[in-house]
Amino acid sequence: MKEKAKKINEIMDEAGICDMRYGVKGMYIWLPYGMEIRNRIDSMIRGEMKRTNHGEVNFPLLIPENYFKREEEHIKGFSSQVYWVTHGGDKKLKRRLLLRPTSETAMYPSFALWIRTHKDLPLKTFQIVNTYRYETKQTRPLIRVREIHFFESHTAHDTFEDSEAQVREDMGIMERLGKKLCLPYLLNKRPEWDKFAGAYYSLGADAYTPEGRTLQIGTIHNYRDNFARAYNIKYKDEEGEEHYAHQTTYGMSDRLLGAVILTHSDSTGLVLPPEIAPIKGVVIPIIFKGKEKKVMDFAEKLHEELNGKGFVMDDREMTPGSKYYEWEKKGVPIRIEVGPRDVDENSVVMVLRDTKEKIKVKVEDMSSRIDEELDAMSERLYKKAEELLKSRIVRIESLDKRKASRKIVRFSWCGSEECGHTIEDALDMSLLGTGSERENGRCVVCHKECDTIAYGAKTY
RNA sequence: GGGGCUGUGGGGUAGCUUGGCAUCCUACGGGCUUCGGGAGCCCGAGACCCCAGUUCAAAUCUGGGCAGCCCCA
Repeated sequence: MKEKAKKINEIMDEAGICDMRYGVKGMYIWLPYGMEIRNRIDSMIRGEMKRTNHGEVNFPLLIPENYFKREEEHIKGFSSQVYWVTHGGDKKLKRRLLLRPTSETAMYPSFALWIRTHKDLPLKTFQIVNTYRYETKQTRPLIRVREIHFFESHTAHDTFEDSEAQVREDMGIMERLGKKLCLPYLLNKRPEWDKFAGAYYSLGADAYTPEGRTLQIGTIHNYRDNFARAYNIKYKDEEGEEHYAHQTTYGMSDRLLGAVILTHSDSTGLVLPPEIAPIKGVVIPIIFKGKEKKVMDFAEKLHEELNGKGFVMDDREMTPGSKYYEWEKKGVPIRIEVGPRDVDENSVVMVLRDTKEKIKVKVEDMSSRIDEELDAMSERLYKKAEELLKSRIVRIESLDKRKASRKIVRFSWCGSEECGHTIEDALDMSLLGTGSERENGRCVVCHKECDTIAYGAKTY
């Protein structure tokens, strides 16, 4: 019988990522190991932001009601999930404050002050902060939470063209991050009814998890001048004429890690892409009575050599086997075993987390071999996930629910909202949106000729 | 929005119908023997979500609160 797949909660618990026992729905405690992983992901993102000339900012958590209520669509989309601060001590506040569900409405009044002329553009900012949404649906750690560890970049541009260039840059960043996290995804233009509240259009990056659902791991929005009009963000061009700015945003959250866990974990537990593994490897001495010193000295020497590579030594008094399980649950990519036999042969046994392959390596080759194997593992994880994703995409010509089960369906769609909802209802799925490719065909519902390809799947 | 279920050592559970010393596994502390895939033996510590009610007696019954889970729209 196949080993039962572990639930994400169990994996996170055993790996030491989060403690789920905090008494508020949708809010979780981050433990040291989990924080290290999260910080690594944040650093990767910061690196990308720096590379692309975004400036890091930090806006207050509280937003006054009047800031929030300026863009009509945006309010409609978010007001039902806003946490309100209504009191200061015992006193009721004259002006209510809300916890940011996202930061457009906190930031854009300032954008209006900062942006005066075309020379102030493009303005490229980002922040990594916690945001709050009163989620009424079922919450799950990392996937659907009420306290969201959120990356959001906000940019402003002089022309729509330039904002489109920004969207392309964001797409490039998403791609690089996907590679490092070993997460392939589909990029879909969300249907009208599912775009971000206030956006002109929204792109969603959807990863696919082995359970047969997609998980949105990133969103890129072009707002055109929708928010600029509401927040009066204007600049003077070279002729001294005033125009509204064009804006974009790009958002990601701990769902990145959620997708990593769902995608790569196995029956033993977590498997971390080397890039975000806080510990790249562990040295485990295998002690036999009478040979303790011999093995320990050898192991110490190896550890010294590997310390700079992010390796730790586990010299606790436990049997080797139980150590193996423990580190495997934490997703550590490489294990180096050293026993008396290895000492005699001046070699080590290297074990890879994802394949569990055991490789005998001469000590002098160890260091370079580790670098190679970490790279190879990263590539393997990505490939494996990519193959799974591709294998689950099925082209459908009719609304056959059986064919769609646990799959990502691909089909021609005329783009009408009516046909879209018909598809969603018939297949019991969400329409993820339309891909960038063009293909002649007929809408699966109304059979009108069209060249747009849409994707649908069950989502988290 | 509507309906249902559950709260027992750190984690997972038995017990609840029919009220009477709270079960087992795991993790934890100490000791000895061990160590190439979850070691063994001995000793030890640790729990009935909260508040009220019924009762000689409440994990068990009743009411309320808090928290968590599931299903449907």
